[in-house]
Amino acid sequence: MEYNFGDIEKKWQQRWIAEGAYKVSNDTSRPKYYVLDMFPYPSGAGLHVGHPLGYIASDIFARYKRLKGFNVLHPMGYDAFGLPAEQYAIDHGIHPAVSTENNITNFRKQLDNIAFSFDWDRSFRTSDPGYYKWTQWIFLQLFDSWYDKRENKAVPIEWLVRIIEKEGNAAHPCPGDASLRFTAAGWAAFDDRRRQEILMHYRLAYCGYGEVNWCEALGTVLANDEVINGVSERGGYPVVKKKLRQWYLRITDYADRLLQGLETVDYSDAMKEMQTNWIGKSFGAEIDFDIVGQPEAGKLRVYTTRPDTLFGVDFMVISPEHALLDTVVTPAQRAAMDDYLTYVKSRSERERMAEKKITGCFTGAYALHPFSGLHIPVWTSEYVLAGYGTGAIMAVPCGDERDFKFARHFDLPVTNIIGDYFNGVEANSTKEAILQNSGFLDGLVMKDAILIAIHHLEEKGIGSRKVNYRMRDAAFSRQRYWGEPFPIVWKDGVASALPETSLPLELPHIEKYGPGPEGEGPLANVPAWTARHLETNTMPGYAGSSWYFLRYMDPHNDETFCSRAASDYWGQVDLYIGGTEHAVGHLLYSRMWTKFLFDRGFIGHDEPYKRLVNQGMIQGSSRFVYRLELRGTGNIEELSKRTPVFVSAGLRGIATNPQFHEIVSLNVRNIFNDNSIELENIAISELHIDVNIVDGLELDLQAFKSWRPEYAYAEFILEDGKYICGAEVEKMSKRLYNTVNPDVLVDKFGADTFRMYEMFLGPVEQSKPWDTKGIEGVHRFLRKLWRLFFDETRGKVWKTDKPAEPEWKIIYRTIKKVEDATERFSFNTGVSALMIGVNELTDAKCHKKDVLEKLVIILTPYAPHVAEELWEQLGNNGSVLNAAYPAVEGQYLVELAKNYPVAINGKTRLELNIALDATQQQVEAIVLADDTVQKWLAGNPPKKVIYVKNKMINVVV
RNA sequence: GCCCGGAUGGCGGAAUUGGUAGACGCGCUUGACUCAAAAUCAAGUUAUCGCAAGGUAGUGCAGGUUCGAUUCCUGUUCCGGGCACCA
Repeated sequence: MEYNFGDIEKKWQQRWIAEGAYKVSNDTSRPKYYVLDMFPYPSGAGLHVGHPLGYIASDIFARYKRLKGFNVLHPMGYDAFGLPAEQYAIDHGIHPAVSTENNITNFRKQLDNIAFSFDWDRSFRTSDPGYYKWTQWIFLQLFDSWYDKRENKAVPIEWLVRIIEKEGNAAHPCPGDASLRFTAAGWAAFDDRRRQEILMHYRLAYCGYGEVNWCEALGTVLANDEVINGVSERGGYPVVKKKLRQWYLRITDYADRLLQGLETVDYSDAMKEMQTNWIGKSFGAEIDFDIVGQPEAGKLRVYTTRPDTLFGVDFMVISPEHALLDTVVTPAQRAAMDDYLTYVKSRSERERMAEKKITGCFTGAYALHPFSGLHIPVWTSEYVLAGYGTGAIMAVPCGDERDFKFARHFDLPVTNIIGDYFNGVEANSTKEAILQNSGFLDGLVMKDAILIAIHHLEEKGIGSRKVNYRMRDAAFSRQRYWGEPFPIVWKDGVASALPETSLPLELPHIEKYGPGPEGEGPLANVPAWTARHLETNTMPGYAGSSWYFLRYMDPHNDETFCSRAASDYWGQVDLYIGGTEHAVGHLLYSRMWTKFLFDRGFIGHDEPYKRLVNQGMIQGSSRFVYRLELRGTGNIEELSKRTPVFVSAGLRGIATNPQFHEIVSLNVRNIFNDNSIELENIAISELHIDVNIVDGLELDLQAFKSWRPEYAYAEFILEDGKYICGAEVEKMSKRLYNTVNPDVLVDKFGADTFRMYEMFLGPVEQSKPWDTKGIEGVHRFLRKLWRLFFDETRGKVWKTDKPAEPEWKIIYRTIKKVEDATERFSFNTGVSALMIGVNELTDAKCHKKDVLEKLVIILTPYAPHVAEELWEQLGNNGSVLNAAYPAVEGQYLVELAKNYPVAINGKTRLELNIALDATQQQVEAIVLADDTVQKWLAGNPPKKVIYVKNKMINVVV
């Protein structure tokens, strides 16, 4: 009886489905465990071997937890809204719903092939109206909420209305417009439209004006990455900045809590670091400067993290978009300024980032230094960003590299306030210098001067302490079709929520995907839509993925997005697995939504993921062939077009190498059967070829000839009778012909082998190139395991005899190692431990049921099919999926003695078997009595004998 | 430029708290079985000197701490990833 993985896997996959083996109930009497994968966007390319890596790891852990007695939630769904499907629709005229459906069917087939323990009854797509009904509902809750900074949580907007009706907004400054101040009487005097406008500035989901890239020729808005050097990527048409109405999420209100929350979760340091950097919290001060001779202009407010450098200010820089710019620019500078602003507008974001030119223009105005009284020139430059801080800075060229370069470029004087720390050729951002030329700060160390400077500013009423964040509010609308419609109606410029009872607001079917007349989304072209004055933007891709982990808990609920009972039971995702590419996008948004839903009392926890594991990327290992570009006598050039000649990697030398020339000439004459051929200038071109027609590095010549018609008559110059390909590690991509389809491997070796091999490749978190070569070793292991139960000639070989002590020892040692490895997420060593166990049982000729049964259970998470089959063959009723993980019986792991490594001066020289309970004296006596030790001592007494129990012995000579 | 990872045989990797470096697997070599091949089994496989016993070197590089360092510290090189005018 052979290990026939094909039949076994088919049989059990069918039976598991028939028996609903992976169905999960909200059985609150059992301890829960929630294992989640980042759900995929169903792209048209299908899965390659890199995709299932994380899924296999999470599946192993989910199955392991199940055997350990947990009620395990391990769901899967699809992040089905998104741009690629719409782009595909524009190019191919296939509706996104149709292509998405096809892609999902394909994904599902590929996933089923690998036999994941997903409960498909809980599955959904973000594009299902039954799902996005609740995405829209949560959006409405965001729209209906504001962030009360005093309570430090989101609360209903009605509460704000009640407060400001009574006391105005003095206690709750407006997050969207800090200058907005009004009393209760003021509020009462506003008309409804003005009130709604003000409330919009408070809402957590709000509508405002933002700049987008508008391409007139294409009649569409473009994303930043679709604009290259100020022109459209497609067609090279000019792109201009245009202000458009956009929806935003006020994620900045959660900035601090998103930072603090990181301390309570188990993410990698790298991940925490990325999120921390993205949030970019910085501490500093805002300082107001008067404009000399222009009291009507008001104050110029700057943000700085270094108020200690206040006396080193040599000029001010405001962003080209700054509101004050137009007011302060002097008539003499007007023309120059207009030219400069035209130039700035012509530069796209991308261009600005790509080439950092030093540009700027003097406004003609001067700011008054509040302490020194000096007049400081006010400039504008694109290096100061409108969106950060106040959009204006005080430039301290001796301490800031950018300011210094700017000063150099425009020949502005540089004041040195840091003495020897400044060398005159580059800025020094030290905080250690003792301040000079700094008025009342003279003699202070800079880092101590920061607080003193702020204190003086506050005393004078011209500045205050200020915390800033790099993170901006998240743009939440897209001028696209394939996304969730906003449940918002516009009337006289006022947005209001659709009633909950009208949800879901379904996406209408359309045939054309072009933008609306004003650059709105395609929905603006649907008369039935615009007649109702519905919002024409749709939500971005991350809307549906910001809360999907909650829906799995209660996927069929029509009354609410997820019942409180379900979310209280399942709680946080215990283990979340996915790639690092979502580090700041999805992860931050879903953390914010969770905190929001917690604030509003819809769920009981405020961090979605307890533990996050990032699987590494599987890189492609590309293969190359080397084609000769033949020139020479006769019509060799023509001949080699029909009959391309390829040279094996080891032979390809520098074309000028005489030996190489000789070998090639010889071969070419042979190939074309013409001894008169003389070659010149042999050039070589390197070509990517399909990795699937290469075995390791050896090219399958027949497969290559039939790969492409133009290679049908290819000829090869071989080394050792083989054609060896070149290899390089690159990104796995269809374009580079280095993708490997899991289906092919599953077909050839079975899903169990494939699962174990992916894990055996190395640590889950680590990126590594794919190499199919070692998969046979894992397959061999499963066959070897099979032979513990069945023999090809004798059939069944397993017996019901009672195992002997050494056999128990092997299995319990194995159980311990596999369990530890699985707990540590070290699946590669888990596979290794299973291999060692099988090797040892084979060597011990152990075929005893009591031992093998335990082996089968611990194998189940890794290779479920073969485990289930053997479980049944051993005569068990019921599925191994529901077996209990065997407990380690400690008495079998206790050893009485150990082979101690004995080192002389730290270098291991011999091994001695010594009882584990030996004392220092006993050990010394045994060690010193040994001949080898005596040899090394050479008659001298040892300086010291170090004895670490159960570890080693070291003799210092 | 800044921040974060990483570097171990021909290859993927192991070594959980400072305690036998190279587990497990691939590949390779030799042998058994076979007409032959595949499969399987057995032995070997860090380098180097040696018939062997055994010696010497060895975890990117240079130092340090320690009885003892892949592991800790300092410096440095290379590779991967993230951020990038954030005042």
